[in-house]
Amino acid sequence: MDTYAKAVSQLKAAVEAAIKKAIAAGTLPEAELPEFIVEVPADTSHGDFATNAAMAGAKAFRMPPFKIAQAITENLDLSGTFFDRFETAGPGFINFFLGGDFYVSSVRDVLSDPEGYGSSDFGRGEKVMVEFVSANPTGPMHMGNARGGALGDCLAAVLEKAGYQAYREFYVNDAGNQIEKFAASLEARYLQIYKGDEIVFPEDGYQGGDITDLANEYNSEYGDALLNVTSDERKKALVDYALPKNIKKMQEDMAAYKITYDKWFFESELHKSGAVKAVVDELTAKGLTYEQDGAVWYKNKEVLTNKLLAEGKTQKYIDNLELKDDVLIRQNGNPTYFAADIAYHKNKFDRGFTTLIDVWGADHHGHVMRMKGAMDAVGCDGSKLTVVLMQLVKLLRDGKPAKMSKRTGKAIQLRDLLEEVPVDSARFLFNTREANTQMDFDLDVAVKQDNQNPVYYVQYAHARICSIFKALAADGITPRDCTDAELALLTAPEEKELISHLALYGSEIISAAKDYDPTKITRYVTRLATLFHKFYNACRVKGDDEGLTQARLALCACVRAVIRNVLTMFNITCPESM
RNA sequence: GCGCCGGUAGCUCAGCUGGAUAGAGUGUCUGACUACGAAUCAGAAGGUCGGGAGUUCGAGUCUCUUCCGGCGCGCCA
Repeated sequence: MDTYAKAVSQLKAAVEAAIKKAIAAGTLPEAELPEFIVEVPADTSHGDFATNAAMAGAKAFRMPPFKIAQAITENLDLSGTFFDRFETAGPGFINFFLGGDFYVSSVRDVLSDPEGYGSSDFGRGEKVMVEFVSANPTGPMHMGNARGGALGDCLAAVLEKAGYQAYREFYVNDAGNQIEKFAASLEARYLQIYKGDEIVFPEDGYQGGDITDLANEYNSEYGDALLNVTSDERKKALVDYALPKNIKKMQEDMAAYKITYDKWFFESELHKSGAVKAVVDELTAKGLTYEQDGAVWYKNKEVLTNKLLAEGKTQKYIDNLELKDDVLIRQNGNPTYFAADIAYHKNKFDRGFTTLIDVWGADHHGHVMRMKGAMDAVGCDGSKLTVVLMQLVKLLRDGKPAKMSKRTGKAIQLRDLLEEVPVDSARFLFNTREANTQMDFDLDVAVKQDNQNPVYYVQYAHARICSIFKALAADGITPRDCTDAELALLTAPEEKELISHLALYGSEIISAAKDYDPTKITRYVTRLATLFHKFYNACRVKGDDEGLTQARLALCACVRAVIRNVLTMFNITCPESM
């Protein structure tokens, strides 16, 4: 347990003990102990920590909050805690003020294990699968994939730090309908080389120029070899040629984006192994399918209605959803994406993952509920599947929406982004906005190497600290271990605020892991950089008091360690000079 | 039509299970380097938290209603 967590539990225990004493003494009536929180107040002039216990107990004790606060504080004993003072304020808050030990102890937390700092066993080693990007291999990756990549990769990193065993996976849709469309599109482009407009491009085909490029590449390598074979042979040859190329490109792009997957999982494996057929059979055996118009349907409406009724939803609410059943096996005998996806998610559970996280574009949100229902239907626990939905990214250039790449004149792809914007910048900036909000991504800011770009602001703080160590070393001042008495000299407001924020790191990681929200951590580290810069301007490290100088060097070392800790976790470089 | 997400300072966004005088960055204006990196800091200005009603000691946060923006309701994925 780190110092911050200790402080919180000390206060909880002290307040609970005080309430019990007050009840025993008769100043509070017999009642259940209220649920209350201990937190760092938004405005720290109110105290370093605060509790709402008195207000939270107002109903249970049937007394005005300030009277309860009085009864609590009369019985409050802070001996043996980090706190040396309290006061009641406002409608009934009890505010607590820290003694110096908290700060010394917090600094020691960081110094004793700089790389492990912030890690916890909150997740108890649970196996969590984070599936993200999973772009279709039929074409290049887009901006949504860029955001999903940064969010998913950093989410997995946060989960690891919080004590989960996180596993990163990319699901490659190398089978099914979209591959058929891919094949038909390639075939048309190939034949057009020889027959021109005589060949009609399929209406639902992929229009992108990359398809034409692939057909041309095949042609320049193999010429007219596919001109006089059956359509099936031609399509197969073209897909066998083009698909691996596209997948390789995706893998290169992800590598350039500094994302390393534990596994690239191929949908085709699920078809080959019979897993897709198996889940359809399982659902059929459970009476959850029927045949109609030559297709096999899944009783989504029935499954979800029962599920929602069990959750206490009203029939009217359910009727309004206009739930529909879904096709699993098409009339033509091919399974749908949905059928394969059920098999895929069941496969994840079968591999021992107890929590599944999918990062999806918000346009797939309609798929979430039925997927969870289907998991329940095949004997898995749908509530263990969480889908993180992310809204669209709007690219801005010169303050105006940018749709086209300057270089290619076509829609901006992930590859274009990475050519234009440093990877550090992209990874950081995509993690500054919560997944579930529409996001403006300003290309001008992302390229800027100045204070407008938050990643440089944070990196600068790190470089500045490195520079301090170099400058002082040149003057013969080298860091050494500090005594507690020396660390206790860090009492300036800027120093205390900085240390308090360092102390929050572990709880921030846990909070980010709980919410599946890595963007909390970029905000945390940006704030840390701000507090460091404030400290830097207010307190000179090098001074006449050797002990204080050493204590401040120790504090600098802590800040440097935590910045490094975060940036390393997020795979962002951490330069010593810029 | 129904559903999901959002609407907070000129702009981009925080605001944790309801809590104290609604915050930060950026932009604008004014200041601070003969001292560890001015890629920094200090200060000022900037708000009917989209509108309305309700729940209670207390609402940006919960409920209802309404307006605006994004998305979804396929034998697409």
